[in-house]
Amino acid sequence: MSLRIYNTLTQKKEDFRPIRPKDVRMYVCGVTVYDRCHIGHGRAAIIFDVIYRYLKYKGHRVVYVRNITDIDDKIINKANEEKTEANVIAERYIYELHEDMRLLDVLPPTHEPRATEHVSDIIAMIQKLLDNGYAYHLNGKVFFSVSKFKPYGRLSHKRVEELLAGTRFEPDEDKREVPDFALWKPAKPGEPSWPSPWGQGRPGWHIECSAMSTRYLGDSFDIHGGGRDLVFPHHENEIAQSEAATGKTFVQYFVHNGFVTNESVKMAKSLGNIVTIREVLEQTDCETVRLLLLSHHYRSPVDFSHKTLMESSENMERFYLLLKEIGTKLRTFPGKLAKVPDERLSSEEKSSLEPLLRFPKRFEQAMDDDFNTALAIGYFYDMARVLNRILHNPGDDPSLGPSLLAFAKDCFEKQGAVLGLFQSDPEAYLGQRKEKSLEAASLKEGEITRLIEERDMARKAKNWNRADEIRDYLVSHNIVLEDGPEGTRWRIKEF
RNA sequence: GGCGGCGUAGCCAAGUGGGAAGGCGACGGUCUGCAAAACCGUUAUUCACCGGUUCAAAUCCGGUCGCCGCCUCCA
Repeated sequence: MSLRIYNTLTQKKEDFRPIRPKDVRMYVCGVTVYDRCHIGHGRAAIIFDVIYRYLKYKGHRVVYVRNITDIDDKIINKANEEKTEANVIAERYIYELHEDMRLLDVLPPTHEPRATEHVSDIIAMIQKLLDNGYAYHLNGKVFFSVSKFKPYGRLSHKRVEELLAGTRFEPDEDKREVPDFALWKPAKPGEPSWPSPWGQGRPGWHIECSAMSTRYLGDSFDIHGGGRDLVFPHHENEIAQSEAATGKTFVQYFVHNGFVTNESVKMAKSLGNIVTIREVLEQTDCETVRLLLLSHHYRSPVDFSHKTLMESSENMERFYLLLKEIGTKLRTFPGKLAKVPDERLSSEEKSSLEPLLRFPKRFEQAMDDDFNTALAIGYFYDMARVLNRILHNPGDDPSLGPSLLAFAKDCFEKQGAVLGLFQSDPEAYLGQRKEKSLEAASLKEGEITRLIEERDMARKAKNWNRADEIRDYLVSHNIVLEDGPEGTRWRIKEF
């Protein structure tokens, strides 16, 4: 079974064939560190994190590079505003970025290069482009000459003639043609700068990714990713720079993720409609965020709202209530659990257990089809329903139930790990939720347990009026009671 | 204006040639003192609209309408 990936270059799903069959090399454009990351950045990070995890799950060795842009106009502007140095701003937000990634359980990439650490690579590549005749130098500036690179527009499917006629490009009297873009720009006084054959200056935005991807992954590699908004001009320009410098095919597969929207409008700092990762994680937990984002196909937009977040949150809680119950059940079976006895199952049992027994296969089929995490998550729900049925209807064969539960637990652990879901200890997860929501609740835990005890007394005395009065009072404080065989449990309805 | 995407139930959402996944909600049932949770069942004769290709279309082609993105920094 082979993986298929939608390739922006061809606008089709293609079989994935890495250049070196077992090794996959992937480069993803990270963030410019001038402010806190918002949930849109989080989505991109999570999607490529899942792609990284799945490629490893499939048995590939993966070298994953995600860069940090730590020198840029926006960083310099912010430094000027705060009357400090650009590197102070960059360091601060690199720290925040790492904190965000850790909180979202995004694995660290193999390499996380920074533009400022690769200025010599950048200068070498610019020199090569000048030598090859694809770039020109004027007044301390170096530009890439778009019309020299014939395949320009291959990724974004734009025509160079139309771009030449366009007006929406950064104006610069030293450019020969409007779509030409800066490889090197001279520094203004007081700005961070590096010496170069063209004077003191700093790199243009696009060249850092060409230089760093080549440095870590070679002239040609397999996957290049980023948000849709990077298709043009950023990735188009990277192709031009890299291929003009090396003469080789730059990248096999370009993968682009869709946006997070707010009221159906792209979330962007310039539009002032962002929600930061940190703000979201104050309200909810990492796995809820991952569940919400991964319940949509990575190329489609996701509307981020309180409602969708709460829905995911409740689903996450239900999954963990199930996992907790599975854990409890399995602890009462201390012996070694046999494998699921396939041959002992009737065809009727097989078909009703199919969502469980065939889960790993289904999961892989979904993920192989262009990382269809939404479908894969649907299969988790199907499996959960079967498990709840087993737990509440043990059936005749006493050894069958536990071996099925053990099998399911493995699935939640192993396939869940690909999505970064179901990785917490159920008791700890549910406990944390309770703690978090208690902070927002208007009652203290002691008060709640005291009321539950009082209600129990009332129930034993068959004083249903008093019992219901207490329950209604708790519901009005967002606390739901569940009377079970082991007594009364409580949980927070919504937070 | 150019390029690209989307329009599937009350809401969210997967599905790109031959059975309309899944979640939320709603309704009925089992369980319960009553609930909650869980389970069972019902909830799209039809996929924005119109036309075409095909034995067969949500899916392919053409057109119309609506929404969004990129074309300037952007995940």
